[in-house]
Amino acid sequence: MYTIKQAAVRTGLSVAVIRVWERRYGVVHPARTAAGYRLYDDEAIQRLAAMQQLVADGWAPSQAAQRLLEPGIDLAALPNRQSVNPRPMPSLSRPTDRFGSEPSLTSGSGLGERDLSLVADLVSAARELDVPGMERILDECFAAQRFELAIEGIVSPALRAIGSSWAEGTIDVAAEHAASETIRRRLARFFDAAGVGDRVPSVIVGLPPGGYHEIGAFAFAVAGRRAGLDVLYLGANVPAESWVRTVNETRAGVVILGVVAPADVDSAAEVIDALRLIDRPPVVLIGGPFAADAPDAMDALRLPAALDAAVAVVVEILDSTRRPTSAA
Amino acid sequence: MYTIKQAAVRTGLSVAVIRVWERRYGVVHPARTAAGYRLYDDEAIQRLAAMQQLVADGWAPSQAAQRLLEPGIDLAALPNRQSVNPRPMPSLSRPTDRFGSEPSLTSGSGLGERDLSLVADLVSAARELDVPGMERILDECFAAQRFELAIEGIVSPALRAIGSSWAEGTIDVAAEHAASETIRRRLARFFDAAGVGDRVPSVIVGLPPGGYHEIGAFAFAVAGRRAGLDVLYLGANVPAESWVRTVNETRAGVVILGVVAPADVDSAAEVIDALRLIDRPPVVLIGGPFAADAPDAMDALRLPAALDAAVAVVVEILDSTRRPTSAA
DNA sequence: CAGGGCTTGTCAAGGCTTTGTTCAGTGATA
DNA sequence: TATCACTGAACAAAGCCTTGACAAGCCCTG
Repeated sequence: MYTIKQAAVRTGLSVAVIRVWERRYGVVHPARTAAGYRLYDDEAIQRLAAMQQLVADGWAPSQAAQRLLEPGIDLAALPNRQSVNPRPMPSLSRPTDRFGSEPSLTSGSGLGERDLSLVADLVSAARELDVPGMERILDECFAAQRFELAIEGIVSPALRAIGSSWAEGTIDVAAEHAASETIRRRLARFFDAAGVGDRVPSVIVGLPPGGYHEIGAFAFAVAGRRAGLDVLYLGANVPAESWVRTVNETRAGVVILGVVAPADVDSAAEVIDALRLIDRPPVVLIGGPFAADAPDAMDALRLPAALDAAVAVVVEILDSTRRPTSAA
Repeated sequence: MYTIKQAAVRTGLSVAVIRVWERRYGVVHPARTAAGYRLYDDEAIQRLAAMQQLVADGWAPSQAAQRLLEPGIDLAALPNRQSVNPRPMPSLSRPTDRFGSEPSLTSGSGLGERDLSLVADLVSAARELDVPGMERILDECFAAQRFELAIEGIVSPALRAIGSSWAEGTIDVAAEHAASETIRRRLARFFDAAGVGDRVPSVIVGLPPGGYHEIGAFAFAVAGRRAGLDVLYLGANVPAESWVRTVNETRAGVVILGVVAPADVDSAAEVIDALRLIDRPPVVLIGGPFAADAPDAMDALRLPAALDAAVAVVVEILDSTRRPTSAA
């Protein structure tokens, strides 16, 4: 049994609102202690959350309450709104040209001497669990060149080298983890530094259900932000329904799925199918090492492997959908 | 059998609170010496810890006590289960209710209005996928107080509330992910800012094999660093052999395992067993919501729930092992 | 387009309750 | 002797309760 304050925290409502909803609409009838304190059970919390959801969906509170008070209402069915307000929008003209489908995040060719030695340094620092050393090397990488180039030229190759060493058993899992963590932290720094304003996200980046290796997707999210895009980063393993709900709520125009493992191809397809059914479907792009494995039939564009190019593609798509003049 | 002082040290409660909880709620009935001194057994300590956990989770003390006094309560099963643990379960869109269900705030001793409203704000920003909003709230949190306090007072309760909202289906997985990501990024910032020198790590923090929810462990790593410890953070899902290898290579004196889900208890045990066989075995500590579930036989100390206290314990252990006067 | 009425979130006043802490005085322990 | 414990009482701060009022927003009507 929760006190009213806990109920407030859990629902995000204010204490006053909870009380007034009870007083005016009787949406909940919390038990009382001997001293008269309200005590909410789980069902009460759920009712409040449902009411809140209805109100957020545009129902007048009185109406929402009336709906909730109908007998035999299925509480569990309510709070998850699927499609929200069907706001009419300019037709989405989808660019049809295919972008080159490169193998992977990074080319892997044309690295300079210096870059190569930095990659090697990074790998050996990782192998020795030398996090401060890695930090120093990363400092050097990012000091010498733009984020995007450092990622493609050094960090990403190093990660790949570490990954395959791990597969061969020549590097320990712990070292691989520590390296990923360190790099992830560095990316987070850039993500924060690139902070854009308060606008509603127009691009959503994440991995399909079951997808777990998110560093590439995160790097892309950072690059997008740096280019001024309003990126919402969801991270690993996002179920299809969540993609749908998120797109519906944010009305984002572009969705980017990381396809980082063989299994991600199918789960990405599942997400794409689900997203196609939305009334205003977003443009879906896939990127990552296994994006090339996606069947051509799949209704998604493939991102170029190079970060800069990939970001450019997204920018262009957003531009063209924003002014619905003519695309492609 | 412990005196009240020892019980206080063990639980992190104050002596006065232990007495008053006994008097007012009857949560424990310690045996007495002939002279009337209280003597607590392990079960009593566990009850106190459970009560403390419930209160930290936001239950009003009276409610927490009532739960503890229900007949047939399983002590070991209690203090956990707020499960920030979104085990995706992709097909079932959402477990209907009938889940335990925990509240969320950390009252401890007097969470201000302000903190509580920040928790609520954080939760509702998360619910609305409003990452910039979350960032703003986090700014406020960390501006107003020390990192450790902000984590315990606001961030951690908010995460817990979001986790259980997820379990109830009143918040979307995507929102939960976006929130975790945002908080994780924030922690990374502090991790970087606390950068210690180049010394070899003396403390290794990570999750046992199969363990996935790392935010708590990461927060501890940050706190440790801030306290000047040389922490190596390994992250989630580290196999036992890797733990062994890492300890052997770094000769770290302390290993900290996050026990964040029921399954982590067993896998932590596995790691501990493996570490015991090293020629110079480290001190192993376990922390996290399910650490209390670990059998007493387990060869590991339990960290106090409070960040500051936990760090203090580690510092003390390092001090005492560095000058090998006497070991516990 | 103005004005009246209704809806709805917020706030304040005044008064209990809950809860962690403190104090005084006394006895036990090492 | 200094520290630790015990009891009971007393507090202060924070929670919570109810009632009533109010301002902003919305809708309808004239």
